[in-house]
Amino acid sequence: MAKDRKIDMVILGLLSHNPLTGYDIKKQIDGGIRFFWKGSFGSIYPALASLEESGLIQKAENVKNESGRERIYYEITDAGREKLRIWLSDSKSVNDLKYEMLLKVFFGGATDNEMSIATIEEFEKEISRDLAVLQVYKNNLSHVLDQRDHLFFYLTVSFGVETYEGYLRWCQDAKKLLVERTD
Amino acid sequence: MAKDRKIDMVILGLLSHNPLTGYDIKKQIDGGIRFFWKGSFGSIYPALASLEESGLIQKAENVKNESGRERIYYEITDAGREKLRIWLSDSKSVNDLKYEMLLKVFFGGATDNEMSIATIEEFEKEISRDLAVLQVYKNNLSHVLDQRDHLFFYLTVSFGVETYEGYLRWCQDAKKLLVERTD
DNA sequence: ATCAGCATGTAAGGCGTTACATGATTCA
DNA sequence: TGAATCATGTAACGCCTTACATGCTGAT
Repeated sequence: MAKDRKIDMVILGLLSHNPLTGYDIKKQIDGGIRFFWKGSFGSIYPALASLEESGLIQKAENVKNESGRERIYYEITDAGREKLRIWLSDSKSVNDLKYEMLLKVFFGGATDNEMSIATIEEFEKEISRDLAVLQVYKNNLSHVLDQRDHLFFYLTVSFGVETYEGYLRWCQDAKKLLVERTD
Repeated sequence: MAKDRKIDMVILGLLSHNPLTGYDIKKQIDGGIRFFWKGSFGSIYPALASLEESGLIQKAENVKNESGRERIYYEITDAGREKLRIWLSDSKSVNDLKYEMLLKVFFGGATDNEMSIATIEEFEKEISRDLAVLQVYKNNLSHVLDQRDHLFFYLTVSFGVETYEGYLRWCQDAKKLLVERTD
């Protein structure tokens, strides 16, 4: 039995709502999920193949393909739902965070403060952009919280907003400190 | 020329202060850095070998080894310092964040709300513990900010405090919402 | 007609983890 | 004496990214 790679769980989770193609899955990962998880085609397609082999998903023949394009829909099986439930019922999670930005700040002593400030400002710019997106999501979702699916999306988006706002506050403070202490 | 793996930069950054052994480096990574970066022996020792081969670091023969133990000290070379400076002067950073916790929350629709609450509480517990550590660091460092090295450590620790406090606020809100909407 | 985007997939390689192997030393 | 920790390293393996390969379709 294949170990539960996280990408498998992402796919099972997405398919637990409705059948999707590999391409759809990629789009969804690049959409609202990208703030806390990533995945490339090079991991998605092999994962689909191995999940099918394990009987956790299967090709959905009955989904009609409107476009003239080749589209291979997959749907979750009962075994797949069970697997998903088991994973969800384990409250322990492994969060793997790597901030190259903080690494650069940490080693900032090896150069001028302006370098660190530039690094922070670059981060700040990116976060501001993404925060705007998150706030639009959050606002839209806040009106439809009674639909259970939206609730969970709302929670993850709120997480993003909360932490991104914290990032921006830190950027301000950090820049101030660095400017004060530049000779 | 070896590409700049991040672990290489961590090692160069740490060695830019003073000579260290592989074991020392591991300890430092597991110390104040662990909140935003990780690294195992299995990556550190090979990285040391390849950095030495590239001439970015070298064995420090002159460092006297007080203990009876085998300790191989490495020191950074001029080429290594240059490499570090080049990396630091590029203000673009890649931050790679993977929150399994949020993945579970996102797919919470597939089980009862209690599962999601348990997942959040587990996260909350871990974050609370780590936040306490960070606050001790921050408090200690705040008294010695005039020493330049401490300033950069202080900044990364402050980042941790800011985001961890945001995490905890979110945990409260999220749990409340989930309880309200449990049938 | 051409180009962007849709859509599936493979191949090579990098990076990193876990587990293992080995042995010395300090401390109780 | 035995356990914990210091200390270095290797091996196997897993996972993922990047780049490549292929071909179709819809819009301009």
